[in-house]
Amino acid sequence: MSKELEREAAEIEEQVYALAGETFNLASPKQLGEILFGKLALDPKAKKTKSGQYATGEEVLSKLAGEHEIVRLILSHRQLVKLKSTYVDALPELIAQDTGRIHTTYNQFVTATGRLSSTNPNLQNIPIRTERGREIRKAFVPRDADHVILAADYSQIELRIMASFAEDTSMIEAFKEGQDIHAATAAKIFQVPLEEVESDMRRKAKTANFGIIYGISAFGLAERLSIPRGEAKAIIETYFQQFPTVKAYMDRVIEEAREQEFVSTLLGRKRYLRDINSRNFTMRGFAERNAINTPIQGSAADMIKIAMIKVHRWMEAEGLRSKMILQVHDELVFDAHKEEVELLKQEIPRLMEEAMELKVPLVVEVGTGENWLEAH
DNA sequence: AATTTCACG
DNA sequence: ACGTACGTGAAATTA
Repeated sequence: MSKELEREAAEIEEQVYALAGETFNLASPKQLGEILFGKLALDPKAKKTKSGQYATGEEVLSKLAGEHEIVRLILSHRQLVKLKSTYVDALPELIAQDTGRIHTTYNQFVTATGRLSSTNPNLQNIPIRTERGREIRKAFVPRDADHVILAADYSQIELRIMASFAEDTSMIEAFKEGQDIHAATAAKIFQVPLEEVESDMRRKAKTANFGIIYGISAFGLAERLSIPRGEAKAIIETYFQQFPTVKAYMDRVIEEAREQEFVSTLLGRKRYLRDINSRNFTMRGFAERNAINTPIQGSAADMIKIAMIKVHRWMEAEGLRSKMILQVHDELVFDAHKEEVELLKQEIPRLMEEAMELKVPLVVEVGTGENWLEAH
């Protein structure tokens, strides 16, 4: 794959230089910015970063993709180089001599919310979103032919936690009925029957749901959806009108944070928010979004940790040969002995679903395969 | 060492 | 008018 990516990247690089009319270091955002916004003048209103050079990140380039062929080429070059340098070339170097396997280190004391983080290598950001990326994920395979990869992941865990915290009856009802939560949200905010929800409405509702968890702003939603700010504002207003207890919950969390200068997760982890009463709008806004997001993200982290302990204790008690090998925030991955697969597929979802009791049902999806990609 | 970009949930 | 979605880590360039 390294050779293949190298060759493709080099080909694209040549095309970029031809279109630019000169060679430069394509890996240098600074030089690239000068070409795109200086020489080619692709955007008279090009934004600069805080260090004064032109911003050339993915969001900037995607908006320009229609303007000039060179932009599309740069984006695909970036993708290939990223996959090659961060994964394809780096991971084989990290195979331990004694085990012949890659071993990550999980950090328990890094994140502000209580999640784990993973380093050297980071195995919590293995590609999956693009076709080229998925090829990399296929390289993660079981120890031998007697094993398979088993992956179990919580479905919509953060939205369920929010619905439970907010005690929102209609959202809880949607989860109880096993509905497609983004479609159900779309029906509410666009005020149409569930059967009449179109894909574009669902897409907008999905983005709105994520936005809610992150502490939404009309500006942010408008950016993500490429719609006018007024339309985004209307979506948010209708959202809170349709889910009034969600709005009340958000207000309550921020109010509590102001009084205590911290927020807490379900199991009592605290995050101090010293800027929550700041007179500086930007700093206070940041703290308010943290106040909304941290209890949700952090409680999901609490939950999967409980699940990991329960699953590990159960596996130990049963004397199983299978091993829990990875945690990726809402997912557990196992190197599963084929003779134990049926038992694991029954018990792991149950143990994960019973890690905590919320006001919504918890759902865990489980799959197996010859590699990590197939197990999803 | 800081900055920029981009991979994931 | 401001300045804007949450949490991470790694690689390459720049200072």
